[in-house]
Amino acid sequence: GWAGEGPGAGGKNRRVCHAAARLEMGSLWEEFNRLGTEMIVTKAGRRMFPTFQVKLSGLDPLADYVLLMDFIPLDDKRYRYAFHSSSWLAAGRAEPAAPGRVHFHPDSPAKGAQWMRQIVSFDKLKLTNNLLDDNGHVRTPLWGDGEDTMPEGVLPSPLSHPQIILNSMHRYQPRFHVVFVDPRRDSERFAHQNFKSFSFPETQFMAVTAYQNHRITQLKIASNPFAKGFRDGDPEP
Amino acid sequence: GWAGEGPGAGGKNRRVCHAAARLEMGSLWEEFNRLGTEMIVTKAGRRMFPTFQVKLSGLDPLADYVLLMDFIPLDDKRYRYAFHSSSWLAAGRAEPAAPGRVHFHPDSPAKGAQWMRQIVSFDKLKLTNNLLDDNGHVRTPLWGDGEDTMPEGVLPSPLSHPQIILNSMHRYQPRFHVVFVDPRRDSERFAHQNFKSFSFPETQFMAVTAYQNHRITQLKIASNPFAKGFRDGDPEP
DNA sequence: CCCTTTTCACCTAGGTGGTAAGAT
DNA sequence: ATCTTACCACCTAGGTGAAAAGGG
Repeated sequence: GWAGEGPGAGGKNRRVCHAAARLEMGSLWEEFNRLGTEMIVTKAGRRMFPTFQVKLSGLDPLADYVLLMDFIPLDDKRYRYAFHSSSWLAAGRAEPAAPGRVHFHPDSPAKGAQWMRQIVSFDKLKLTNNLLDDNGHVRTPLWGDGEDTMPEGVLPSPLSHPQIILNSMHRYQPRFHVVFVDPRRDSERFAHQNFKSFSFPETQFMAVTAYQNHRITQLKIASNPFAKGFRDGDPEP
Repeated sequence: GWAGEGPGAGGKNRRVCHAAARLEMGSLWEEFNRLGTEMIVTKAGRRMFPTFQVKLSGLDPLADYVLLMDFIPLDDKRYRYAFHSSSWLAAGRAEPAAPGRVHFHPDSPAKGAQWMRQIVSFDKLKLTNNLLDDNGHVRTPLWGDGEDTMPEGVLPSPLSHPQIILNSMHRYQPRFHVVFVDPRRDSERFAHQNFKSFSFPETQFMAVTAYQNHRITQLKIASNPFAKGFRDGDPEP
């Protein structure tokens, strides 16, 4: 699918206002989404599968950009899985939100030309339920959802890539952000104009510590190469 | 050992003039150097062992730096190994030098604080004797199982961190360079002031396609974890 | 003869879900 | 009951030198 873009482009810097992002592996994401995607969270951190990957266009080839992701609660509910009906049921209000974090793409910062040359893959991003994470922590400011503020410390590019902390049995929407690295001295004052955000609804998921829906398990085994050991026959190579 | 510094520091930018680099694993390097270090070069590219690693100090924590390496012929000779005397003999003049290349550290550019925080390791650097370094045919990574190919260009551009081309049976001196990323518009005109170079004599080596000195082979097997399969007993951990 | 290339068994390193035990 | 953790076999991915084969 094509970019579900963030808040209105009004007043955006020209270096980001034409930026576009196409989600890769869209048909796989949709196959999972139809069943209700689940993502494992562990203490040590677990990769997402499918991996969040985008193809970028509309960047200034010569300008510097930082790419990052964060994860937004889709509602304030806690869920449980009803095995008898094979469906998710709301089960009370959400637990206190985990400390918001962002994950910078490890290649950040880089030129627009470099980002657009190839598919950008967030395959090193890991999800955890461990609140005590010694990695550098960068607070997620609630920019984008109505608010037009930039996270502090984005421009200095902390170059830390902490794990993302989520609550199990809660639903999340991954978000992807393109941030123009403004060389102006006073760039903080233009920060709200220098980024553009993308949300792909087909990438939303339920965080779990163990898979609940057996059809999700089977689709993971069938499509994730690292789970090949659990495949039975081979219907199609 | 401490930094063998490059040409005189006269006229260097203050962002690099105090930079210092300490070679890590110095005793291992010296142990190899006493025997006459050999490094394998292959068509596909081979890592160095020991890995070139340095601890940096004296950088401006808030300034941006690029770190890179290159390899300088130590003389204009070609060598051959005399097994009867277990020694290297000069055997004519050097072959035409391979196209000079540099290897940028993959984390470049980054702040001085980031570089100084931990040991900088060039463990992704690879040596090759292949003049047609078409690193372009990149194997598909995950979910490239069988025919299910990933769109090309998912991996980092091979052009940004090319393999180092060397002539087998020739001697080389690795060099390490710290380059201050000058934000000034006219920065090209100050380029000669904005870097500082380091050469550690104990890291010089002979490029080979197969080990010649059997004691070098044994020391590689004893000290490189990836060669553990060739170890016999275990005298000392 | 000297050197290079290819293939291979054997490693390191780390990503999977299954399973059983543990926690609440 | 429901959810979490620890450990495991089984994978992917790729870094070793040995040995045999190839090339001048």
